[in-house]
Amino acid sequence: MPASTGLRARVRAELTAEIKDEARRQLAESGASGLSLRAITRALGMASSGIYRYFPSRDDLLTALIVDAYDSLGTVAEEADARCTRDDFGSRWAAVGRAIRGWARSHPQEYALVYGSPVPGYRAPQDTIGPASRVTSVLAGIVNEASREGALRVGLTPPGLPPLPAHVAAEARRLAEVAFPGTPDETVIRAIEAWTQLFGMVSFELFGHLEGVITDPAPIFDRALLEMGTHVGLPAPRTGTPSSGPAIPFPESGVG
Amino acid sequence: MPASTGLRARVRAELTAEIKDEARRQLAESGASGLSLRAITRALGMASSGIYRYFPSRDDLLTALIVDAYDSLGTVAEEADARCTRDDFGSRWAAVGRAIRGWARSHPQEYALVYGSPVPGYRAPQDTIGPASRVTSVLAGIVNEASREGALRVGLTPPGLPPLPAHVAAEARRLAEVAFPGTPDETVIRAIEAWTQLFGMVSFELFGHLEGVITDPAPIFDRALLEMGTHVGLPAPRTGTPSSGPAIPFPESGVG
DNA sequence: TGTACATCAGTGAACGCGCGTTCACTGATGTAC
DNA sequence: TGTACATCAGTGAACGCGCGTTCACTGATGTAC
Repeated sequence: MPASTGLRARVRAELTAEIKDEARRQLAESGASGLSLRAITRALGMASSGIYRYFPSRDDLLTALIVDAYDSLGTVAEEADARCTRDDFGSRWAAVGRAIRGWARSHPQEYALVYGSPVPGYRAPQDTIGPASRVTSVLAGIVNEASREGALRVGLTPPGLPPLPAHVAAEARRLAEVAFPGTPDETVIRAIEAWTQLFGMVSFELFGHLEGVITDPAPIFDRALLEMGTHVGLPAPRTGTPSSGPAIPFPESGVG
Repeated sequence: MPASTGLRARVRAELTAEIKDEARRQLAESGASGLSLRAITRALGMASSGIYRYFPSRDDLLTALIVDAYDSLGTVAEEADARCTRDDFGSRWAAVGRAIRGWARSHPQEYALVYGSPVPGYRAPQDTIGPASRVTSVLAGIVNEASREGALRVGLTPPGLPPLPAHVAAEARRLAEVAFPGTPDETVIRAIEAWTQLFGMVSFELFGHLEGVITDPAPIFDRALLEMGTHVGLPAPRTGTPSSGPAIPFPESGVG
């Protein structure tokens, strides 16, 4: 009887996955606000009411897609990091950055879903917070470990820069407590800057703002990663510059 | 007779403006893909078919809103720049950056419309290219003028950075020809980086990714602007750091 | 200044479509004795 | 192993709603003589 229960559960899990796959397919065509339960059931050959056995409402399906997207990106980032030599912090930073861009390019709809305009009328529930922070944790972890092992170049460059204003230093200290234990204020702020720049570049590329400006974003992105990492204080990648081509493969296919 | 023609034209221009205003109002609630011509006419108390005397289709209305948004942002950026002392390049960069953020915060729907996820099924016509480039031109102009007047610190900082790889340098030279005449390759690349970071931070703030991470984004943003400007090679702002409070007022009201 | 005509703004009904969600239902699959 | 019952998946009809766009039309505003 556990076998038969398991069977029912397995079939249920399969259809749930199929529904989400079809939903992702339609996300690409119609976007989040155009996501239609009826269209999904139509494509799957089932009655439109049947989907309610799997997702209690449209918003719940959206939430599942968002959680999946964050988890998928988080996994890719963690795996890219894990493939690097632990104390080669520059390479780890570059590898994770490229993994993020690679994931975004191969999952443009899901990237837009979580990093694009908020879906109007949809409020993300608590469930999304954990998965959302995975990617951020990987990036922060690299900086933290470099800091803990004394591999971080500290101090402001160029030397002419004024010290952090009081408000900024306070924010840095607050952040250090929750996410960057023992990391200097300047580094914390620069990590935040690098974090936003990384996603800023990816968003600009995916949302079409580099069109007509940059012909091939990949080398520019790699160079930016190197400069960001250096700006934060990480050592240069040990094995060549990250612009020398993808030593670590990441999915770039599936982009039309 | 030109007076009466002028009257008809004026009334027409007024209703056109009212339609766009109402459309912007609904953009905030339902987003671009939820924009409904019927809802607009309903709010304006006219027949649903009447709107076709003003916009031949929904996409044309969307295009008008996009063009307006780019123009509005472009104007704000140009004005912020114009208010600065010409050769105080650091201040100009900071002022324009803050103007962009201020506009984004007071026009979140329009910001999302142009810098958020692409509207599915909508292809931007040529008309949007000109208005879209205004903001970019302001930013590039600051770097260019600084370069022309020899105010730019050139050379890579920190000194340990490797030179630009061939692909990147080639892209920089191409860009220099169209937008950065006479500006060194390294500077061009860093200007691109700063450009994407600026919008990256604004997008993260507006799209909710700083929630629970940063309590008050304003001082962090100001600091980032200073570091970006320095990274590009611009001199520090002459009159105090930009984090000392908004010397140049920009609209921050109207944000719920 | 006055009349005849052309242009244009705005109406209301209709076409053909899609949507999320509910509900009472039929069967099949699983459970307990 | 066999029967009686409970659970669950999936159906099909319906509710009540909204949408973009077209079309023939009525009047008002503008133009030409």
